[in-house]
Amino acid sequence: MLNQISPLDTLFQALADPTRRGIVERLAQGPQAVSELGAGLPISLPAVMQHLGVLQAAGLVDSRKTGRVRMVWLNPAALQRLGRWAQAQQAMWETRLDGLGDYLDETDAKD
Amino acid sequence: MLNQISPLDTLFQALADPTRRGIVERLAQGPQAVSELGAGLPISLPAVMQHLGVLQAAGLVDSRKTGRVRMVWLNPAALQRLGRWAQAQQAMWETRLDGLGDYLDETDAKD
DNA sequence: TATTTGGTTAAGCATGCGCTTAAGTATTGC
DNA sequence: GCAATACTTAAGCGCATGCTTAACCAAATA
Repeated sequence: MLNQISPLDTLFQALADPTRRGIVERLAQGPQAVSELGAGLPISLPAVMQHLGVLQAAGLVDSRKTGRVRMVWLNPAALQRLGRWAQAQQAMWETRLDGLGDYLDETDAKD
Repeated sequence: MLNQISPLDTLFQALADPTRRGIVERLAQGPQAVSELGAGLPISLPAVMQHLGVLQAAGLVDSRKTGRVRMVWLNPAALQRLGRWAQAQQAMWETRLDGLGDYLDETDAKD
């Protein structure tokens, strides 16, 4: 597949799943226990754990266990990296946009 | 999987693949023809086409065919949506950060 | 008109991923 | 101590995904 893993890679892959994105959105409201998190999802607890593992590997969440309860919370730094990447591509593109306008004017083939 | 497809969903899924992210980064420099794009990648042309299909479905790229050459370019609006989402989660989290500090102080179990 | 070039479609394969159930392991409460 | 609670680990299953090769088609070139 050509899959050399980069930090950004695990990040995007983690957020590609809607369930995991839902967990992130949930955690954006504040820390939650694993079971608390699972109670809001239509999947088994082991599945929740697996998702949390992916999110943690991507640096998107952190957790700490106290007694028998594991608390999970968001790590905003990862989201920042994501935003920065998107913005960088956008910025790069904006500086080249002029050429495209010319190209579009010269042509009219649709597809 | 719980996969109700949302616009954001196809977007993240498209960017989860490093080859596709590479294509996006390439296109951020300016429009390119399909074969031109493919020449820089260690995969077959059909594979490139498939990636472009995913990117287009996600709204990340647009293309137009002129003669027998298809030109492909970036659509920055999709990247903007991505950045906005990341920022929204971040912002939401920042407003709740205080609670976490308290929690961390009260505990010290590591894991 | 014949050939090359640039792209497209189709089929099939191998791997990865998300999910499940079943079976643990620590804490906590009675 | 015994049971309930809150995870955790392990194994396995089915579908999605990225890739390939083998045609095929249409535009440009000789």
